[in-house]
Amino acid sequence: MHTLKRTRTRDQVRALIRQTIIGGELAAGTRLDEIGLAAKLGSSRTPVREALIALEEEGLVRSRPNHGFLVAPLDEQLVRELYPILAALEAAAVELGGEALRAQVPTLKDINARLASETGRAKRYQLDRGFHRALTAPCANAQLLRLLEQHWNHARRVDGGQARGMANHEGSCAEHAQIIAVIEGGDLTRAAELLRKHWRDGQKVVLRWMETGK
Amino acid sequence: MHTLKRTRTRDQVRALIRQTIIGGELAAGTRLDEIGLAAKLGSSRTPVREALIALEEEGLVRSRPNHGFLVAPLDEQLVRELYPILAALEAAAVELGGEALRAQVPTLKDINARLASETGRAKRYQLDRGFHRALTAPCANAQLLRLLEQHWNHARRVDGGQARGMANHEGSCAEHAQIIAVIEGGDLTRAAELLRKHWRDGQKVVLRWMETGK
DNA sequence: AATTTGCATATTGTATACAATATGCACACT
DNA sequence: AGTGTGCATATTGTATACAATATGCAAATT
Repeated sequence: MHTLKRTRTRDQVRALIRQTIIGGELAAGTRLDEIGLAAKLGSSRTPVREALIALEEEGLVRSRPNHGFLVAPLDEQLVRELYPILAALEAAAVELGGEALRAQVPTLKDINARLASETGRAKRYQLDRGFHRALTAPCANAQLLRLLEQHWNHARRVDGGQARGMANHEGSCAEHAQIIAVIEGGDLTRAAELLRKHWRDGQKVVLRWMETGK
Repeated sequence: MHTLKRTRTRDQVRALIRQTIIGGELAAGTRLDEIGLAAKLGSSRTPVREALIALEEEGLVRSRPNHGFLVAPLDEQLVRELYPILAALEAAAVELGGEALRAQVPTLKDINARLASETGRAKRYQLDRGFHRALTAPCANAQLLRLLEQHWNHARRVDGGQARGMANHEGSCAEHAQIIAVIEGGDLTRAAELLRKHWRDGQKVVLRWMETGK
């Protein structure tokens, strides 16, 4: 019996490119040259191409026939479309959380406390994502959680760890605290409502930042 | 200037396999042999393989390293996970529809009337899908609509045009009518709520059908 | 000078070749 | 007979080859 699962280079390449795009090292619109990537990664074109096809479905990459791949653009339309989706999915996850979500309250409080006192950009982002993971994990809907991870990635690209984490830090933490309190009280419907508002606020911050630069 | 966009065989292969799976011609769990498919479709393995990779992201196909692809299984867990996602996404689309959704009321009434008097299985399915398309199109969120199309496809696989279309036809149409009335009245929040219930009911019908066979 | 045309180059799309792994059956063994 | 082993075959994973298309620059034309 082999518990050691073999790993496809296509999957490794995919994870690598994904992280590079999400991390912002590859700017939106950058051309993704198969030959160049293959050379840089020490593989042939095939796994690179396959990874790019998967990443396109994930929304991080786009392609035009005979023109190849490029990093998916980040424009206002994406922001307008993305946040309502996140709001809907995460609100649903919270409502499905049930009693298991109430059990998360201590964890949520802990994460939010650390987030409130954190000043580093990257750390804040990690804690914020941890908060939302803790909020949604109890729903036990693997498909939903997968969609959420994907869309959190898009959100991360959009605000680059800047807007939500820095521009409205206290406000965001306050909203988190409010959500926690409502969950503790057992009103998941209300918690979902507040969460939708949380994402609407996040969208506002990002849009303002995109338009005015601050 | 060329308005004629070239078509990749990978995209054609993908669309073909997708339809075959959704239509139920390829049963869940069926092995998808690259060489066999390529031969049947008159291409080489490469476009087939690329199509399968994309379809895996779409959720219609699964793969295990060194074991190849198979049609994604249909089990109770999928049903339990899928319907809440559909409910959340579609409810969000309705709430985002705004005034444009009210303008759809005549169309919705027309579709629902035809659906109510239709007896054919396939026709019913098409009309039902048209109803939900008309309900969500006004939201003008391309990403959201894309997700909805994908998940409607999964739902189609799950009930095979059987459960929702046949087992609870009058009930379903009545719920549609109720939703239309509430939209006409302008209360989109309530409409979204009813729609979530509509999908919960749909889930119940499918689960009962899966367990008891009727 | 600006624009267009044509060619050389580069890149994508598909097919095939090769390597690594899995599958299945025949045979040996208990 | 049942179980396990080993080899032949088949299939996946990756690399490369070839064909079709796009790109970019230089020269010619207005």
